[in-house]
Amino acid sequence: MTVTEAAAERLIRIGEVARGAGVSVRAVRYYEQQGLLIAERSPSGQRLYRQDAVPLVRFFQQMFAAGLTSRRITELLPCWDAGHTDAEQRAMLRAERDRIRAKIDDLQAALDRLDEVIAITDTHP
Amino acid sequence: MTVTEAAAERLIRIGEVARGAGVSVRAVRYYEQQGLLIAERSPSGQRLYRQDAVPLVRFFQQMFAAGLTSRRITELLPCWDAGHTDAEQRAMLRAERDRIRAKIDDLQAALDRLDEVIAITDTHP
DNA sequence: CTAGAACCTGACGTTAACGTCAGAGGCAAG
DNA sequence: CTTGCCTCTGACGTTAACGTCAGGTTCTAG
Repeated sequence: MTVTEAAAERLIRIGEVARGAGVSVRAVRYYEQQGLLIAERSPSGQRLYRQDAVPLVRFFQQMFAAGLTSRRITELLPCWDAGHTDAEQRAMLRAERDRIRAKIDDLQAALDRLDEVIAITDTHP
Repeated sequence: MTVTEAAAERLIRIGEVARGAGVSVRAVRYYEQQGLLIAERSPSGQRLYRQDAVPLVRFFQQMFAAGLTSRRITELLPCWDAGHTDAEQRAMLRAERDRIRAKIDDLQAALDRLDEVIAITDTHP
């Protein structure tokens, strides 16, 4: 993408970001407050986003669903958009991965117990 | 187990339940407040539990980790200790199972994205 | 020009499973 | 009897990601 094209990129407002990502407008403002998402401002003060803000917000949702806090996501954002990582960030990445793995195992165990009960209650009407 | 043996079962106090299950004393009191765990009382008012309270509390923890609320657990408890279920309870069991499955999928997707980044940052020191 | 949709900045409310503190009793050992 | 640990009730505090409301400005279609 050239500089000319980047300068010509159509900017979108907060409502379009929210609808595109399937979240509330309030949530998008919250992400900015937490330092996750930076927006330009129109002369009248309205937030203006680049179009890649939509998949970015979707990514935030995915990380939230995985149990990462907004603070942790801000600390790990450089790993994505710059590719730059120091030792501390790599350690955090691995820690989060291990935590998610452990949580998957916990959920699987709970799922097995539920399936067990469901099987029993289905055969004993 | 005979009636005589049941009557002779050694009752334990709240601290032993908590230590045995790996939770805080406060948590055990909370479970009683939410109707999850019923305790006898000593003449002086101290809570007395049967020994199977320990695995029961562990079970609560597992369900909490799977995202069930204490309210939902109380609604589903009869499915375990009585084996009795009505249509509503069976529907709730399936709904929880489906929710947990969906969450496992979400976590797995997030895990894949993290592993991807970890692989990249490891090959680009 | 005007109505209505969309946007703005605060700021308080929500939820669940506990943590924590205060003040007061209870229980076994020496 | 007293020391020290355990237990009691009651009540306020915590956390994260928003929801919701108030009161005001801005954009846009007709």
